[in-house]
Amino acid sequence: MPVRLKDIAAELNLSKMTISKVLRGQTDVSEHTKARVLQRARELNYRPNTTARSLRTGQTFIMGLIVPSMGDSHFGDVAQGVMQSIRSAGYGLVVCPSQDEEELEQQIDLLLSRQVDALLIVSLEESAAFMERLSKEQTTPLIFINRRFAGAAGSFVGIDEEQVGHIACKHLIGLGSKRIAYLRGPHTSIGDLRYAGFRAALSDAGLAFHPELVVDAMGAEGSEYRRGFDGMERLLKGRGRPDGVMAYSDMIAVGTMDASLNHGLRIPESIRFVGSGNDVKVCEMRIPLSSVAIQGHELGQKAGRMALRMAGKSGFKGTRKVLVMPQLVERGIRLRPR
Amino acid sequence: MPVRLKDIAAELNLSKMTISKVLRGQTDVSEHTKARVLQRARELNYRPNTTARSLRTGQTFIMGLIVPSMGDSHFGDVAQGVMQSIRSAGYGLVVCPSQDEEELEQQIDLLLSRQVDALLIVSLEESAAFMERLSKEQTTPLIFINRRFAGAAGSFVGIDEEQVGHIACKHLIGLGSKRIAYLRGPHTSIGDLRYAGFRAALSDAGLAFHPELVVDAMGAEGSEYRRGFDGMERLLKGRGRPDGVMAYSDMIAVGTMDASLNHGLRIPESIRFVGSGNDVKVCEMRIPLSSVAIQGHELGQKAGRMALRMAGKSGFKGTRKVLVMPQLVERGIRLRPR
DNA sequence: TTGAAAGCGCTAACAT
DNA sequence: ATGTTAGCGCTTTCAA
Repeated sequence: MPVRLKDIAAELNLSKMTISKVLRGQTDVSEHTKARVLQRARELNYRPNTTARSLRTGQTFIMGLIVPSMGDSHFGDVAQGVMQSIRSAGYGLVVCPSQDEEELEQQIDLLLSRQVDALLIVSLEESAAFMERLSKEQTTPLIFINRRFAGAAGSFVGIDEEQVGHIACKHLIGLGSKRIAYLRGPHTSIGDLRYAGFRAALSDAGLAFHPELVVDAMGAEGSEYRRGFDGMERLLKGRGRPDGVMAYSDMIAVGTMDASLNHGLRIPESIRFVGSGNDVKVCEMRIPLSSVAIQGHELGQKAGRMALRMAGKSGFKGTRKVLVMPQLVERGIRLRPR
Repeated sequence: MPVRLKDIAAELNLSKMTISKVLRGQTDVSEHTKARVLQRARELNYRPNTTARSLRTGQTFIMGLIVPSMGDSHFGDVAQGVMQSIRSAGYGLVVCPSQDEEELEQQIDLLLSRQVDALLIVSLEESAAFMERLSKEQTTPLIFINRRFAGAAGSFVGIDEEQVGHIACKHLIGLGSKRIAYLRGPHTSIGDLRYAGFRAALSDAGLAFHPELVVDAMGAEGSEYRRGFDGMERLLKGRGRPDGVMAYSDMIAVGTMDASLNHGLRIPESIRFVGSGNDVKVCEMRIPLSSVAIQGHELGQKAGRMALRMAGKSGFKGTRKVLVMPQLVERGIRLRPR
């Protein structure tokens, strides 16, 4: 049986009220009893029953975070970031996977049932009628990460995806590339935004856009590496080969680099590469790969801070939108590992 | 304000008891009222206050899982596995990162405070006085994953780490390798166990052990790839080069393969490789890499089932130890991607 | 400085 | 088939 306030009270011949006060740091208790209580509580290894406390106070000091899947390192970064910004305020975090959105509604119900003080949702898909209804009827603060739901009220923290494409492209242009290929991602809104950024960077620099240098690399078949490799081979067989390549993921970029080496190209003399995601393990393989970092950690931190503000009793009721800027991570380029 | 039992009761002129019964599926209610209640509850979007329910029943239907870090895909797999096995029993899962054990105690306190019905702990380090104390005083079922704590009572689910080394080595032997190198991992108990398995497999097959073919590859400096690459170069410069290489991680193995190709060796004709971890993205790069899979998902499932048994009211009070067998994933070997 | 009473929302165990 | 009473462990409020 866990130790309760009542138990400590009985042992020390005090009322449980006094114990409660001491343990929460109220000041209207004599130093003497305070010391006694603290010591006994420690000895007995008292842990307050948070369930009971929450029922009484209406605050659980738990925030809920729903991610599409566990074990994706990007979502892990987000979770870490959220934790980091809320823990010092005494909040805990419950992380639930939505199985790529399939179980999103159930998880939301679960977390709301558990009375979380704020709900953070990392979503891939756009809109959902469910969300709209939810955000109308619900008093629990809602924070959307990554994608906003059309028509849903709630705050939003996201990556400026267009910048991801823009920065990558600008980097290559800065290195002197003129014919830039894009191994582009899926036709989701994220994929499209990055693509738009790529196009914008080209036109900002007054460079021509070459449709034949855009390759889809997110089909379901084959590994990412292979899709990069195959896509690059196709590009190299065509006329007018690229002198710069950007890819939707780092592993795709590695594939394209290998294909280029296979064709006898020299990196970086005749062709340059940039990935996205900044997956360090992958970027630090045989040829160091520069990459545009999607800062999951910062995303999480910002979202966490927003959740705090909304959950606090400060009466802050508004919602806000914040975009996090992606960051280029440059890596030295050497021909072969030494 | 969220809807409460009392609200529905007032609206329908019933007692909250009746509402409670209907919503929990008790049978001693007339079909008529049952229908009325169900409908109104749905309309109002009633969500039971789990906090209150838990306080009353003493069960939270939440399990806690502590992992060293979020975003490591292995731990993600474990979490998925746990979820999968407990969700159908109505349990939810709270996942907390321990920042590589640094905040282990605080997270444990937090979760116990939250009255989780069972606590699963993925740990890297051995022993800890804290654990021993905990397991003695605590009534909450404890399940350790990966590493057991010396002297701690609680169930244990782990990988048979010795088999990881054994299987990898046996695989190479089966392919005809006689001089097998090991790019070994850190000098933790896991690293040592795998190493022991490697040695055992050699001696089972009557092959000589060559100490000069064992290389440390888990130092802190340089990427895993680089450590594999450099380690392999050293081996190839030495006399009596290996004809089979096993590595503590897949990325290390890729590094060793590259170094070998650089030296003009042919894979698999003159040398064969096997990794561990079965990181699919990495294994399916230019040269498909066979790897010993550490089945995080199965680990999680087993741990989840054990947690269910221990948390259930079945009165099961014992503890058990289970070892999960690692599994070799063979991949076809081609010289270069086509 | 200490404590008694009341109640958060729910349900187990009993009436009716 | 429906409702009453009591209480889970805690904290808010107010009194001693």
